[in-house]
Amino acid sequence: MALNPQQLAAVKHTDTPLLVLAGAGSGKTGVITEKIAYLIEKKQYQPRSIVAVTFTNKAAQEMKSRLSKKLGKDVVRQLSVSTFHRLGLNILRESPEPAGLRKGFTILDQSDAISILKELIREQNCPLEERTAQHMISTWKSAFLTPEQALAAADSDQATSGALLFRDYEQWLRSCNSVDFDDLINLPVQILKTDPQVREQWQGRVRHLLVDEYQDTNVAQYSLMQLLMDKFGALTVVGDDDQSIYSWRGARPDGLITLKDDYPNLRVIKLEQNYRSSQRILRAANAVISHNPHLFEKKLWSDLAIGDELCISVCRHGLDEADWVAGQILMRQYQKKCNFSDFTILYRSNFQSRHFEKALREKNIPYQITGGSSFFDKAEVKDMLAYLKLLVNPDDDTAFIRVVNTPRREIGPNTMMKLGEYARSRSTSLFSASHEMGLETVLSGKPLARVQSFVSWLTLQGDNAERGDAMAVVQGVFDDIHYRDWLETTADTPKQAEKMLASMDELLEWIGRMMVDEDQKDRSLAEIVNRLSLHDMLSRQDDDKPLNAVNLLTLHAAKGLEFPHVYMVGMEEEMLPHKNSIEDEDIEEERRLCYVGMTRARYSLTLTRCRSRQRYGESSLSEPSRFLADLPPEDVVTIGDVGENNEERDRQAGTDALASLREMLSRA
DNA sequence: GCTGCATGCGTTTTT
DNA sequence: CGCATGCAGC
Repeated sequence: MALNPQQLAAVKHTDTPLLVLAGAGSGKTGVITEKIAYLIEKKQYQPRSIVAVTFTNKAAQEMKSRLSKKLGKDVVRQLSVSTFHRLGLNILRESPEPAGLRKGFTILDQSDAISILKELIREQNCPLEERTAQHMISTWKSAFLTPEQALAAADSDQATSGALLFRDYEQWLRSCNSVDFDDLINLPVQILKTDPQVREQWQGRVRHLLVDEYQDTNVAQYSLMQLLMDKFGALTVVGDDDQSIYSWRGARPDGLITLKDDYPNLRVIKLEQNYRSSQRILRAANAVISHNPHLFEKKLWSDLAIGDELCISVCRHGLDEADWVAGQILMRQYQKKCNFSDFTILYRSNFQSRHFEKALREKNIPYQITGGSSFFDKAEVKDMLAYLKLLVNPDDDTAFIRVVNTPRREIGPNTMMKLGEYARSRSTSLFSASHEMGLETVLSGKPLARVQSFVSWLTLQGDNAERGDAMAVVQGVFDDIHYRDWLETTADTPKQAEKMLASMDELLEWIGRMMVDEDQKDRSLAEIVNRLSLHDMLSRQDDDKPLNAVNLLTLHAAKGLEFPHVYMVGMEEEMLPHKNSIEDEDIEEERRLCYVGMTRARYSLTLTRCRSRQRYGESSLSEPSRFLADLPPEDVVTIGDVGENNEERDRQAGTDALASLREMLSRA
């Protein structure tokens, strides 16, 4: 890759802290990649002494894939390129004891945390909503507050209730040998602060730390970063305040400024040349973001071609929008003889993908959805994951409760209540409580026998899992409980049964693929369960042979990526900007989100909006997004905006699609 | 203890 | 509209 002077300076600045203020499309990922290569090849750094951190799995994968091309897979394997959470997990996994954890600890995802809170809220008769409580607790944890401190600082009834929940929640986690996502950052920070041995070990190892999308760092992640590079480490952080879109997760765009206070010798390099987007796209994006205040003055420019006008398509309703976009993609794919993977549909919220999936399926267009955890939300997937978690960590009460009676083992709420109370009185997990002789004081007869039979089965399977051939154990477990039969009987239509079985097979397939790691060695079941918990899977297909499919993803997930042709859909008030942001009068972040979306596009950018939209089944009118009004009129063509009908637009699209169809048939 | 139906509820974004 | 939870009936 040819580097411009600023990029080159950023690559060669290796010994002291460096902040790269990198505008969208200014080649920042390239700089990180080149810099890692430079450190290894020119500066003789050991690959394992370089740690690169990203915020999403997708970004980490992307970076690894680019490094592989540059340095080869053997080198990349030794590098540490991961999300902050994965890095924290690695620290915890090497030294769980100082954090009060044991080997095989469980990672709870958000929905696990919610169900624990739901249970605690019921127990405590607490007036809070689970989601509110979770957000409170997460905020406290990210600020390193203990439940006691939170309670002491509580200045309202709500905060007091929350702090009491927090106390029990933490107790629950510890007694289940479990951590939540916040703990994956917080506990490593605590360990590094308090355990000299672990600190020495990590600080001795890290010689250069690179943080991508630095503007998304929160206080806890920043602490982790500081601790890791405290001794010998040099630091490269790359960020853009205009692309800060995670403030809801505690990210502080002003972290770009406070960095100067913590590192007085910080060098700042700006990257202002955009190598990605056409002039028009860049101009339009700049026009949108110019309404925001800026921390740093920077003017992004490009010497690429002027490019086509941006297209705004006005549709009647959601189905029409999806249909039109799918039709356009089909048409343009044939006209331009390009790949389906050159097209990307971006939206604010995951649920918006539905209509587009349907429209693409109907037209037989291959597509690929990134993120949108719907797969992991499915009951059958959660159940299976709970079984696997239990094999690795039988003290995981959340998983225990989930599957103890799935499939039916005739262990009902009554039995579980008694078992739960007993376990709590002995401050132990449900699993180990089931082994205690004293349990016979609260349970007897058939209920007792059923519980004991379940835990001894679990013990047996867990022992098998530890001994190896994890795949055989996984298969064995689901065969043993006749999980396929259970899914079939529990589904209310044959069609649904089919879907559930398909999910089951998909998960098994994933697990099979994850069984073997990059070194062709067997991964432990624990490692696989961790990865599944972090939704960190290997990419479905080889890097060498990318899937030729239209990309569907949220604006958040698109950050850091680029695509030839982009469709930003649902450009309406209450969608983008989102309803809640309008209510909270916090539009700036939504504007940045819009900016991020627009700057993903290389050659063409199409924005769509609907006149009306089905919300909760009701149809209601939609207003155009305020961001559309900021686009320079000379760079935009609007279609379908004539009165109440789109006949002209559809006629045009229809004839074009027909021409494409003819061509397709003539080739066949 | 389980199944079926009705009602009521809700949708940001990610690890 | 689609899902989850809750209640009534078996």
